[in-house]
Amino acid sequence: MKVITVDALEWPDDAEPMPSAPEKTLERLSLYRRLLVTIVSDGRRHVHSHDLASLSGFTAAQVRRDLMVVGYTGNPARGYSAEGLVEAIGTFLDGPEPEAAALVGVGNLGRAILAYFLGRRPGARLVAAFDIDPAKVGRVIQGCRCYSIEEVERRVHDHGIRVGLIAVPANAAAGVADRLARAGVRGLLNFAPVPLRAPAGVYLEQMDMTTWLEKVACFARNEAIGKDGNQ
Amino acid sequence: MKVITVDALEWPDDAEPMPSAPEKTLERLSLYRRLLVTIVSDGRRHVHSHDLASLSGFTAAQVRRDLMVVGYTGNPARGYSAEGLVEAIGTFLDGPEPEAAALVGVGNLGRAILAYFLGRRPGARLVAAFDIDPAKVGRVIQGCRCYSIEEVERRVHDHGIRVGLIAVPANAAAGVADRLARAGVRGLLNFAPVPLRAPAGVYLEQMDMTTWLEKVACFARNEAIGKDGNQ
DNA sequence: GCCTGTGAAGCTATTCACAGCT
DNA sequence: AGCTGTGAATAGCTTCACAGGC
Repeated sequence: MKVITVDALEWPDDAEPMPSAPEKTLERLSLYRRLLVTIVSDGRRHVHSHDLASLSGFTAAQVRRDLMVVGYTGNPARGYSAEGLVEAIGTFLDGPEPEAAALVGVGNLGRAILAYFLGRRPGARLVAAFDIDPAKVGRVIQGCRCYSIEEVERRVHDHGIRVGLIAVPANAAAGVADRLARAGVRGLLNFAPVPLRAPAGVYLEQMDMTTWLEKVACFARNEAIGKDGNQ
Repeated sequence: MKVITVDALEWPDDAEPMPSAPEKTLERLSLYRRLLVTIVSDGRRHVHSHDLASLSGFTAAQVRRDLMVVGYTGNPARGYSAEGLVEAIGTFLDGPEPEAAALVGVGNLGRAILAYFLGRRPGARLVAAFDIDPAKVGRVIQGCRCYSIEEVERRVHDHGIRVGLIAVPANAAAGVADRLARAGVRGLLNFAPVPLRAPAGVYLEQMDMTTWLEKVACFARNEAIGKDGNQ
C-alpha cells in the first residue's frame, strides 16, 4: 500500500511493533556496528557520520540516512555516541536477543563456516550443527556440537532456532531447506551451489560464490571500475 | 557522461570494444548460464524466458532484459537456443577465455573455497594458491598447487592472473590486497572478516558472511518477507 | 565552522504493456 | 495464441543541498 502523508512515511501501514528496513540498509548497519565495536574498544566515545563513512567506504550522507532508520539521533557538536549507537543498532537488528542458528552440513565448507563465526558474536549464535555422517555426530567441531540430521526437528524446536545455514552437497540442499522450513526455521542462508526456491514465508539468502567469482573476473577483464575501486 | 540519443543508449561513451553491464545483471547472467548448462545436458534444445524465470526465481521480463545486454536474440516461436545462449553468455562474461585466479590463504576457509570450485569450471580457473605456512608450500591441496606467498608477484605475472581471492586472517587481509593489486591483479574477492578499501583501479567484492547472517536473522525475526520467500 | 537530520532531486533497477513475428 | 524485444512507467536507492543547532 502507498503511503500518503509526510509524517506517516516511516513504515508501510500494517503497524508492526518492530522494525524493518531495506535490505541494503540492514547490510550497512551490520557493518557499522562492527566498526563501532572496534571504535569503542579503542576508547573513542564519539563518532561522526564521516568517520563511519570513511571506515566503511560509503558516503556520509548514506550513513546518516541509515542511522535515521534505526531512530538513533546524534548531536551536531559531538556526533553520535559510539556506545549508544552500537546498542541502538543492536536492538534494531537483533531485537531483545540474538537469534539461535543451526548449521546443516559439517564438511569442508561447514567447518570453515563454524571456524569463521567461532569467537565472533554476531546477531545470531550457532547453537547446533547437523550432519548425516555418523562419524561426526556427537563430536564438538569448532566449538559447536554436532547432531544427527534426524534430530533436526526436535532441536530446532527445543532451541527456538529460526535461522538455518545450509552447507550440504548440491543435490541435498533443496531437501534440507524444506526440512528446516517445516521444522520452523524462518531464515535460510544457502551455501550450496544451487539456487534454491524459498519455501513460503521463509527468507532465503543465496551465497553464490560462483556468481561472485565470475562477476569479479568479468570486471577484472574489463578495465575494472566499480564499487569502491575508484576510476 | 550522459547519453543523449535513443540509439546511442547502449553503452556510455568511451567506446570500449568489449561489454560491461550493471552488476546485478552480471550476477543473473552467471546464474542463467549454469541453469542453461544443466538444461542442455538434459537434452533440451530451446528455452523460453519464462523457463529461465521460474528456474532462477526472477521474472520473465527481467530475464529478457538481461539477455538484451548480451545481445543474443531469440525467436518468438521457439524461444532461445539453449546452447547458443550458453555460448553468448560465455563470451559476454568470460571474453575469449576464462580469467586465471589465485587464492591467498589456505586455512580452513581457503581449503573450503578450493573444494567448492574443484571440478566446477566457472568463468575463472584457480591456478595457484599461496600461504605463509611452510608446511603447506609445495603441496597440492584440493587440486591446486600451493606456493609461498613470497612468490606471489612472480607467479601472478607469469600466469597472467588478474583475479585474487583473499582468505587470510583479518589482520593480514589489507596487506595481501595491496600486494596482489601491486602485482597486477584487477579484481579481488575478500573473504576475510574486515572491510577492505579497494586499491585504485581494482574491483573489490566483499564476502561478508557476518552481514549476511545478521540480515537473515533480522528477517527471520520479523515475520520474514522478501526476495523469493513469498508472503 | 562544522555537524546532524531530511526534503527534494537524481539515478538505477525492475516491471508493465504492447507492437511485431511466427 | 504465445513468444520476443523494448519504450515507457514505476519503484527503490543514493546523493545533493540546506535548514537548524552547537
